[in-house]
Amino acid sequence: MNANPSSPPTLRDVAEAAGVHTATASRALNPKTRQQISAETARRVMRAAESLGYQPNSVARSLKTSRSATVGLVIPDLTNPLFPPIVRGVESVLESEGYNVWIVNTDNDAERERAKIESLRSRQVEGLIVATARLEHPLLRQLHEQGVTMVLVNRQVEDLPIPAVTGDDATGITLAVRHLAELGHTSIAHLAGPLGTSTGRLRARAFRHAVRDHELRDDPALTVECAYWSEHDGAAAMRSLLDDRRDFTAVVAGNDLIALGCYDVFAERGLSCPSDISVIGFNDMPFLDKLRPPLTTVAVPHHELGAEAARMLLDCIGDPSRPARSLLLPATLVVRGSTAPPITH
Amino acid sequence: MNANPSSPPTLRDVAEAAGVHTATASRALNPKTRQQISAETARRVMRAAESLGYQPNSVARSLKTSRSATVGLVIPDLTNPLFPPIVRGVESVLESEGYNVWIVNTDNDAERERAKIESLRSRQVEGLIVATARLEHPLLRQLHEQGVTMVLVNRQVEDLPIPAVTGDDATGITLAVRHLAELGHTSIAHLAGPLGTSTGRLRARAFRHAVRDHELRDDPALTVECAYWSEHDGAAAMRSLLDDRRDFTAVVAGNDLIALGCYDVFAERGLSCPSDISVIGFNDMPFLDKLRPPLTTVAVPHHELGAEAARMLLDCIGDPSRPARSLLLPATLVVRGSTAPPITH
DNA sequence: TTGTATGCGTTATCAA
DNA sequence: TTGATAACGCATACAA
Repeated sequence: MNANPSSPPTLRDVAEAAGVHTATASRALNPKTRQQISAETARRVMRAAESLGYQPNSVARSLKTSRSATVGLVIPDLTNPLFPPIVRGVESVLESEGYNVWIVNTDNDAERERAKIESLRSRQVEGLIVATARLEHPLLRQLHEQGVTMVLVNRQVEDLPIPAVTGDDATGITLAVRHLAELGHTSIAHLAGPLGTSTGRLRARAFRHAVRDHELRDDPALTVECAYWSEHDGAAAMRSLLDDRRDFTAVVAGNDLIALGCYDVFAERGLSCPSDISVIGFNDMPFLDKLRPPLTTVAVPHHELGAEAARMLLDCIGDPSRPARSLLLPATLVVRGSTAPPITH
Repeated sequence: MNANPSSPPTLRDVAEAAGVHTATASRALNPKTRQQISAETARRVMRAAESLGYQPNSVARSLKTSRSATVGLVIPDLTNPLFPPIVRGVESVLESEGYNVWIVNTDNDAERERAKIESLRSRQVEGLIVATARLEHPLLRQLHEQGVTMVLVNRQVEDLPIPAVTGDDATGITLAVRHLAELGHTSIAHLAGPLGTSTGRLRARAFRHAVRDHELRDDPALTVECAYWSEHDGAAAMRSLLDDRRDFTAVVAGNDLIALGCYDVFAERGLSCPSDISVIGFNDMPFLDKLRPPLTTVAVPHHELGAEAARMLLDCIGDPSRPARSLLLPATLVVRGSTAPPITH
């Protein structure tokens, strides 16, 4: 039956088995063109395909149609617990629309990022969801100018009309500061994420505003920038803050990992949280409720972030001339055990 | 210059710009065939490619060569912290060899898995790394019979000569039980993972052996199976064990998530760990050192697992007739605060 | 060393 | 409704 039983059957094998031309077989197998075919022929072709175990070759199809039913998802590092829920959110929407998702890690390295995106494009991905935006991001500008369909998730860039889906960081930070203020803290530090990222900058700015709104101590030295969003850099920032002998009774960390770095330093120096210092994280990554103490944090709906970014990308693919819109998803404060009123001496 | 400036340049555009035939351009651009070309021509072609910003179309290349420089990575769920390090390990090896990695999540659903793998195969992936093996796994058997190149990671199947890279679970469990025995525990429970998985079965069996080797209480009712490797099912198993009023002073959990489930139940019932009950997890997922109490666990080198699986897959791609070998990577016990001598009444 | 011709598997255009 | 033909972009056997 099959001309070459060792390799998978092609459309041609199906057509031969059904006694029709490949073009007819193609039309019979594609739901969108099946109507052009007599029901009887369609049935015969489908039966033949079935019995041969025919699977369309997506590579050939992509080449012909220059579509791939694939989108690229560009993230810094999958081992950061922030990203897996975003990935699953993206997939949950795209899969139901028949799209596949191709994930690449860039480690926030510009050259790797360029190479990975190039590789995605050479595979004809129909759009990009990007979670790696730095504020200054020439590659994104270039892609945008080339008309690449893309959506940012969890990040924004300035001065570039690219649609973005992010958590409402400003409100999240405001909730955190308000919570501390209500507990009675007046001198609050901020361990900021990298200020070269939209997120780091945004949160730092929101922190500053919130501090002023609540008429708390407004000291620039109480904000320390972390080089990366990591436990290690969070610890380093905390140490420098303590070594500076600035007195403060609470810390708003740029994210949960930075907050975990604070925990490390507390252990090193025999400080107690929350009695000596209160800490608030950001993101509500998994298992924070099981820490010692359980970490108060700002929850961002990451799965939803991914899902909405995917929906937005589908809209853009459907209508490329669609103007860029940004979507802000609400953040909420999750109060746990790492925050308490300050001890008054 | 470019016939159609709105679409990316093709090899043909490069050839025209360099004043050569496409075949020549193809040879000049491919390092493996460049030697057949005069240095001068090669230079001219490469310059033309450069100036046009030419990127080879991988889809066309795949169709022609039926190679894709891509392998598929099949995992249950990226949000399980076990898998991201494996993914990165796989990538670290494959990328340096010029391969790309396609990740798919199956949620351990047989139908999704079938569909995803089908989609990978239709994209001409050159091999599969599979982390989802159940003991009874007809799909794997079928793929194997079809000659699909694949390697299992973190899982094994019985009776099927498929290469596998796994942690040394048996030794890991033995270390855990020995540690508890040395602390003085004589009645130890096991919250097993799903016994339909190779991992769940293997660990449960190793537990049984270790208990006997140390002449501890050997009571089948002290082993409870969890339906999934989850916190939720770990908690359920722990509750049923407590409700049974079996007396035991320590628990070896099938993995860390199951151990976390125990923590939840301890909180519910006012039990204290480790003074009332000691707990050991498995995997050493991130941040366990920050739990209350820090979780004693068995560390498995997940990044290495991924890296070795990738190396093995490359070997298999290079030599398809290569006999299946299995690799066992050493597990180590990480003692933290969740284990202590039993309280004697 | 270079050019010619062909085909990978599919879909789209045109004609019958 | 179906068939013939061409083309997507590239790589390779063969010829020159």
